Amino acid sequence: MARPKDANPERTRANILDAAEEEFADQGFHGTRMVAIAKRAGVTHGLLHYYFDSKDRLYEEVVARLFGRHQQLFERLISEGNRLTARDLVLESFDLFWAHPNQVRIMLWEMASGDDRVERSMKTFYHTMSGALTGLTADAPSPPEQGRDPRDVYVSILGALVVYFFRDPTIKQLFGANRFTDEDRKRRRAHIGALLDLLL
Amino acid sequence: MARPKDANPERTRANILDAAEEEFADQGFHGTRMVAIAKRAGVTHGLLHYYFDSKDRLYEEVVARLFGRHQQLFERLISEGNRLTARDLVLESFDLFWAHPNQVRIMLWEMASGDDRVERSMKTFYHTMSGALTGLTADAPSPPEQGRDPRDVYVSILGALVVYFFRDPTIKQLFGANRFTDEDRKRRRAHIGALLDLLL
DNA sequence: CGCGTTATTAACAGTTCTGTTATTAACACG
DNA sequence: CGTGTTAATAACAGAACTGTTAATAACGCG
Repeated sequence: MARPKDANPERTRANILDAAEEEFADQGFHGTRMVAIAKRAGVTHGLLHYYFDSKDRLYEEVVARLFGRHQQLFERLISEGNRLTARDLVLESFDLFWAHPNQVRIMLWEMASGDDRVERSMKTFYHTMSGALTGLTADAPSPPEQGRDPRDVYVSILGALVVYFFRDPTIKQLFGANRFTDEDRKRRRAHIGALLDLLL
Repeated sequence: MARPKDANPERTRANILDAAEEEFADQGFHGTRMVAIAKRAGVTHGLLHYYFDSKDRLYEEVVARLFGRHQQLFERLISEGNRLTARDLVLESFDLFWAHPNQVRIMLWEMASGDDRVERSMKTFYHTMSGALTGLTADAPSPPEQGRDPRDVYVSILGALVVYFFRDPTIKQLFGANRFTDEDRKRRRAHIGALLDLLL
């Protein structure tokens, strides 16, 4: 077998990216094996190097695709004219995370490691996030009351946003087999909304 | 060089465990190299296999030591007679995390991966956590108001507990170079306390 | 139709890691 | 003193993983 009849490079490329995204989200950068990606994409691992040079570059492209989506969202929200509130930013980000949980899961790996392998790809994302952060800070009363430092508020909200996507045994146990139904989405979203009411 | 004059196996063993803990917390299981641990501990990597059989077993011992501390804390809290409230559990856990941030960081890697490499070691920990969880659930009003499902409350509090230890660029940026001074501890602890007041 | 190009494979090369073994210096104890 | 044990090293063996290359089947096009 060499070039098959129904060759479709666009499709193959996308298949590889999808497979890679899944594996990286599951196992982290060092935990994923190129052959595992190839197997999942239904190709041999040589092809991964044909399309994407190295493991590092493949990872970068996966991350760029995920964070690109997030950046587009931010741009859309801003271009809609009305001032971007911290509340909008948080809830819209939640929706995007829900639609693309692999992004959160890859973020979790990055946050655990703290190295800047992908800081370039994430830079724009972090930039927007920080921008909105300023808004968040501005919304808070000053001087901060006991236990209401806006930076702490930010950290806790970030936690509320991402921890639900953790693969944690206690969380699994609490919510049962599948915690990603549409009903779950509504409930969790409402909870984050309530938390924002309490904290902002 | 072979056996040095001041040979002290207990000490060497502890040094290796310390070095391993640090490396695993930093790089995750797949990211750490045995030679890196050896170098940090000031020995050759052959010795790691002399004391601990394999990388997996070394990891297990690191995890066991960390979670053993947490279990001891829980036992102490329970044996003190008074009913273990969710509030105590959370704040005491926070103090322990602060004292041993590597535990949180290793937990973060495990939560990201979701595989059960160490589920055995963590089982007792998770068991106690779930026990207290019941208490937390009992404290909540029923039927739950909008956005106050006790399971969601648990997830958000877990987030507030652990996310501060993330190596996240936005968090770094907010708090500056070192966010682990004693003053920081007090402030963050007060914030978590305030959050508990709001949510429980 | 012939020829260059593209998508793909299979096999291989090189590197990097884990784990093993032979060797050795100090110690313990008869 | 001498012999067995222990703590440590250095060098090596083997496995696992990434990346490369030669071959090749289909396609596009003059």
